[in-house]
Amino acid sequence: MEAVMLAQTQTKPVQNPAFAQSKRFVQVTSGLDAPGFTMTFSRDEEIYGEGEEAEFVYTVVSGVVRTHRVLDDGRRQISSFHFAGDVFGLEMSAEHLSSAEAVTPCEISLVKRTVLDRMTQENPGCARQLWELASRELSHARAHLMLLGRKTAVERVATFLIELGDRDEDDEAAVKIPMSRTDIADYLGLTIETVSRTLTQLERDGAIELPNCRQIILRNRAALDRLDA
Amino acid sequence: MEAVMLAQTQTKPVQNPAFAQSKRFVQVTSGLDAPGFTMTFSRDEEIYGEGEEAEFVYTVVSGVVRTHRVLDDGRRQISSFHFAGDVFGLEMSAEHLSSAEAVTPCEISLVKRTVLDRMTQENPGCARQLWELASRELSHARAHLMLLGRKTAVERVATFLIELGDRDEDDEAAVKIPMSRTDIADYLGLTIETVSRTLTQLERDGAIELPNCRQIILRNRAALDRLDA
DNA sequence: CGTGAGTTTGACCGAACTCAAATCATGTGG
DNA sequence: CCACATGATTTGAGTTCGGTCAAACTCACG
Repeated sequence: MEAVMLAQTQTKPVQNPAFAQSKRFVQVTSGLDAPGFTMTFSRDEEIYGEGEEAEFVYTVVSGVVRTHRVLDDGRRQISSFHFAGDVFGLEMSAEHLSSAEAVTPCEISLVKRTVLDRMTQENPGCARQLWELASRELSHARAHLMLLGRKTAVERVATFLIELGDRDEDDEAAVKIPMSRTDIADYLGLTIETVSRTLTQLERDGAIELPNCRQIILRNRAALDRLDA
Repeated sequence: MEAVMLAQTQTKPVQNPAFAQSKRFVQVTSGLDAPGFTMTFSRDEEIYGEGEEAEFVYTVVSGVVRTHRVLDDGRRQISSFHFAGDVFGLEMSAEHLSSAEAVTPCEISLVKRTVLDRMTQENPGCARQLWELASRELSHARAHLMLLGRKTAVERVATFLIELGDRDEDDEAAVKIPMSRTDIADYLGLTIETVSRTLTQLERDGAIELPNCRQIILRNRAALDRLDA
């Protein structure tokens, strides 16, 4: 779905001859429409670390990825979760400014930054697309700032559930929760206990239902929207 | 200082003939090296509002600007302060996703987005520069996420003071605080009372000195760095 | 001077955190 | 297929940091 959006915003299908030529040699084409290859990562495996050289740009083919930063004493803040089609790890700086790990087993497509750099020089639309990606992330980060700085625990959890629900492609009654309570807590700037308590509170209030801890039914979407503020 | 960095990252001084020609007609050239004009804003005046059409891109010539979002009930989160040389209001979307206001009286340079769009098509380096700007903002937002999600009040205030100190060009002993306590609070996700109390606590601890509320002397920079985590 | 906005300080409160125990889930070997 | 072990989640009890409400203070400006 994100991949579709990217394709739409792409000015033209990239007529770099080197690209067309290499197409048959690469294992896969990423959401970036650039030659690359794929890798698989198992649960909790590191994809790249903060401070490492930003050699590649990544696209989620399947699975879920988290990007985060940690303080010396272990406090962790997850800045975002990335789902199928999402691009991540795209940095302007030479080094990655956050770490990325697999939340679930996942398949990731990698594109060399040098390849991307060359493409941007030849195709102005490509540079624009990169700008668009950075922009989208910035927009998400801004929304997240409001959540972390000003929202209460219930509001944070409600916002999170709506966000997840919107991304869940197969819109069954139940939203699948791919990440642990710890991940949710570190994303929302709360503790696992508060996340858990808030979820059961929302269940008592009839807003959601918790068949098991990895599946949530949004029973009263309006109530959640009200909390989303 | 930010303007200098922009100039450095610029591939070439833009040889768009329309630009060279129009140069003498415009009142000023912004940090974006594009034809534009300047406007002045008085204290607390709105520069643009959330949801308004993003017709211009802005550069601070002098003064300080804040960008923020508000919830229906008035809770406000300031995402960043912009100082001389900083570009702001650069959106990918058709509308601004936050509001911008003058913290102090300021002089702002405006460039039409359509002009910028044309330039990016003709000059790949320009698109890259825009990407770089978005990237820089993203990087700041990420750091701010960690602050809002995981840091204590003292840590937030210490981080803020260091940030301000680093930006204050004339490095006198005293850091000038251009914004009100309310602005600081809404930037750090705290209340004005907590900001105030934390500052006096830091003073008692000998880390800083408060000659008056708009001027702070960093007496023990190491202690602040330790808190910056 | 007097006024009023902005800031500081104080007393109290409460939402979220901490520590700890109970419960649930998941995978493993018998 | 079940019993157990291990980790994840939930629940409980008590604490704390930062918020709220209110009063005092500062200072710039008329």
